[in-house]
Amino acid sequence: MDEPLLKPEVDPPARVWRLTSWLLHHVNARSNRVVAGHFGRPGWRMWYAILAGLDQYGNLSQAELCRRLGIDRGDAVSILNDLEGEGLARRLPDSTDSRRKVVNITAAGREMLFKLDAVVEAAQDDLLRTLTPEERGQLNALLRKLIERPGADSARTARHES
Amino acid sequence: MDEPLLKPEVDPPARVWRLTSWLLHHVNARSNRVVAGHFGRPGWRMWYAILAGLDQYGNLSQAELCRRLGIDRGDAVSILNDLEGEGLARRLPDSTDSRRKVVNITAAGREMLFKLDAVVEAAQDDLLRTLTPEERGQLNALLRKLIERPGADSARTARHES
DNA sequence: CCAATATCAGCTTTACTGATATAG
DNA sequence: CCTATATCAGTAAAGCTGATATTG
Repeated sequence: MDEPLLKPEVDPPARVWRLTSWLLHHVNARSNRVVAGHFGRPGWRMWYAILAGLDQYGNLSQAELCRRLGIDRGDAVSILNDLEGEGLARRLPDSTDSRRKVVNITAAGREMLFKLDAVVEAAQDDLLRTLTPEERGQLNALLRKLIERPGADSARTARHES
Repeated sequence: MDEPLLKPEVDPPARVWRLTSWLLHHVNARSNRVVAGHFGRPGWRMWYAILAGLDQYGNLSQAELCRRLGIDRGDAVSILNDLEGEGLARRLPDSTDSRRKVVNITAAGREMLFKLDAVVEAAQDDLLRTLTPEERGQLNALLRKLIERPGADSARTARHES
C-alpha cells in the first residue's frame, strides 16, 4: 500500500513528462491499484458507483440508473446480479411498466456502501498524501472544470462541497 | 472530437463527484479517446513512449528501455515488432552481451515521433480547452507532485520546463 | 410499426503472470 | 548454479457493440 508511484529506476522521457495525459494515466493507474488493494476484489468502481446512485436516487429503472451514472446497461446487468446475490440490492418489477425493473439498495447494501466510503476515502488519502489540503482542493476543482461542459449548471460545485 | 466529457443526461452521485479518483478516471478516459481518435489506431501510448525513449536515450537494450519507461518487457516485444516492421525502429545484436538486443530509432521513426508530437499536442489542447494556461500549469504541477516520490530529485521539474 | 427495456454473447485494449531457451 | 535477456502464451479487468425477446 506504500509502494512508490514510479519505481526508482523509471525515468520517463521529457516528451511524456510534459503531457497532462501521461501524468493522468499514471496517477489514475495508481489510484485504481490502491483502491483495489483496499477492497480486495475487482469491480469496486462499479459497485461503489451503483450503490452510491441507488442510495442517492433510489427506485430507478436499470436503464435510468445507468444513464445517470454514465455506465453501460449491459455491464450493469452482471454487477447487479452480484449485488443482488449478496443481498446488497434488490430488483423489483415496475408496476406501471413491465419492461422495467426498479432497483434499490438494501440495508446490507448501505452497510457495504459505508464500508466502501472508508475504503475509497483511505485510498484518496493515500494517493494525495503529498498534497496539502489546499492543493487537493485545487486539483479537484481543476479536474471538475475539465469534466463540466462549458455552459453546464456549475451550481453543483457549490452543492457538493468543494 | 468535440463530444462532451459527460453526456448531458449523466448526473454523478455526490459520493463519486467528491472523489479525485473518480474525476481522474473520467478525465483520463477522455484523454485516451481523444488521442486515439487523432492517431487512428490503438497502441499510440506505447508507440509514443517507446519512440520518445529511443529518441532521448537511444541504444539501450530492450530490458533497460522498458525499465526506464516503466513498461512490461513482454508487452514491448510485440510493439517493437510492429515498430520494426514499419521501419520506425531497429534491433541490433549487442556485441558485448549476446543476450541483449540494442534498440534504436530510425529516421522514419523520428518522423513518426514528430507526427505523434502533433497528435498528442492537439489532444492536450482539446482536453484542456476549458483551462487557462496558468491552470494547465497548475494541473501539471499537481499531478507531477503526485508522481514524484517525496525525496526524489525534484530538479527534473526545472529541467523539463514546467 | 417503432422505441425502450433487460439480458446475453462477443470483441478489443491494456495490463499482468508465468514459462522457456539462451547466454552471462 | 543462479541471474538476466528476449520471447511467447495465457489471463483478467474494463469498456464497447450488436443481437434478442418482451413490452410500451
